[in-house]
Amino acid sequence: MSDMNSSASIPAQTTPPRTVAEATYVALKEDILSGAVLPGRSLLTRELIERYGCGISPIREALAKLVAEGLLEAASHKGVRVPLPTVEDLNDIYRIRIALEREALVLAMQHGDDHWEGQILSAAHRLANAPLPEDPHDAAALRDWEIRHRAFHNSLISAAPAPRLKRLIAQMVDQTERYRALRLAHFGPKDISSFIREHDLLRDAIIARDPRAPALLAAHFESSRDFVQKYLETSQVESV
Amino acid sequence: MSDMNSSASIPAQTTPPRTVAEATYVALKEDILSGAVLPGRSLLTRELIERYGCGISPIREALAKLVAEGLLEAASHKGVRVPLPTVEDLNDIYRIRIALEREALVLAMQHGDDHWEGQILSAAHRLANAPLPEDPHDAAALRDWEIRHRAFHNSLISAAPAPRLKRLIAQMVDQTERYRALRLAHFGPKDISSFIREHDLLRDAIIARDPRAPALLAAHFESSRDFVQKYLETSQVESV
DNA sequence: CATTTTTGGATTTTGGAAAATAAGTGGATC
DNA sequence: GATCCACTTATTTTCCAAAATCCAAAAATG
Repeated sequence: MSDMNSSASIPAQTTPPRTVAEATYVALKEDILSGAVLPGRSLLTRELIERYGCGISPIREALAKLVAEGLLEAASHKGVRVPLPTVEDLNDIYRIRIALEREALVLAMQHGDDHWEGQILSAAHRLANAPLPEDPHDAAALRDWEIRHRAFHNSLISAAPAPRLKRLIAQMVDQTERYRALRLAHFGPKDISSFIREHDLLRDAIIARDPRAPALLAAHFESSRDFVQKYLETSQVESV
Repeated sequence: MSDMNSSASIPAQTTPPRTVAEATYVALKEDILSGAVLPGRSLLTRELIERYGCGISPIREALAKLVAEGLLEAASHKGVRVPLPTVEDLNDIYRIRIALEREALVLAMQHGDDHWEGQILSAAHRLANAPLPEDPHDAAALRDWEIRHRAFHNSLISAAPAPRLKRLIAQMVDQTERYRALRLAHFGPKDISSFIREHDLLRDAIIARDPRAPALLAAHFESSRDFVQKYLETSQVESV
């Protein structure tokens, strides 16, 4: 009982959790992605029970799922913890994401109809209308932009008839989210305009079925990766 | 207590399970891949407890892990089941596997040293020395060949410094294993010689750092996929 | 003094019983 | 005869306490 939807509620349009384990999974995942639980620190079962107001079983189930997704790492009899962000891990994750999204985009461009094109145009419009604010500390505005950014990228591959591929991509998007704070904190006006230009090119190339679109998408992710990498190398580990 | 290693014990060279949940996970996974638990039929907790001789908690943990990996599908409050094999699913899985393995091979060819090349030559030799027997019903021989085949493909990408990528590939290999029976049952002499030729070409191209090697690997998987697809379309669902 | 063994407490892991949900059954009503 | 509802049964999900395991510090040994 008590507040199940304490910190989550970001996509909000998904189906409501039907079990305590599901609700715990969603809440815990959001806490990991938002940085509420620190990397490196091991999660104590006792504290988790208290924090999410449920018994051991749902906690255990949620943890098992997150470990399988790679958002947590587990050592036998030694609990679980959020993996520390490293340059190697960042590259590993982006490499997977790029390979999969490129594949999905090719598929979507083959199968997408005008309804799909409409979704892309709509998402692109909504993204353009919520530009990143001047103040990089306006958390609410940054969060809103992130949601629209995610919706835009999601629309690009939505027409791909490949449920497993899309599920895997969603997992990789979650993984890159772990570096969200690092990315948003250093966004400057130049980066914004550069991103906007890339998004526009991408949108037009995809709708025109330009065969260079997949390469454009890959380049877009690579520049995003490089941006994070630059600040990850300097700041390095900030917690324990 | 009782027989923990009832049906599993195939790779055998991995670290021994340190908890009951791990052992159950390994055993259940092997039973899924070998077809001992039929697709479409839902797994009853009660039977699982009896079959694997443990309590509810380890069973639940193993199931959660397998669901997250995509080897089982779950509906809330309605149990879990092995997904039915379909052409769409086969294509979805192979598409992912091809994209990821190609990426891994590129990496391995960049980073691999002569030790890596030695591993490939060794695995290729062991594969060539265990040709598929004439009799397609010799289960032991087929199984042995499968293990060596898997070891060969594993050696190709072993030099890639990308743990997450390799873990994901391992998952996709498991997924394709679900169609193992279908594949092995229809192997004929022509298919064998064709496969041997492809393996040889692949081995040589990779060690020579031929930039066409990744495309060769992709083509190899595509022909493997097409082979399974041909018989999947005709036989369709064999169980319930 | 360095090294190993023991011990105590903290934590994870496990089994079983209770609660919650879904599915099935039979009978009454229209 | 078909439809709906209360009731029973089957199954999943959850809580909780006992067992197994790990870690670190104290004690013992060489």
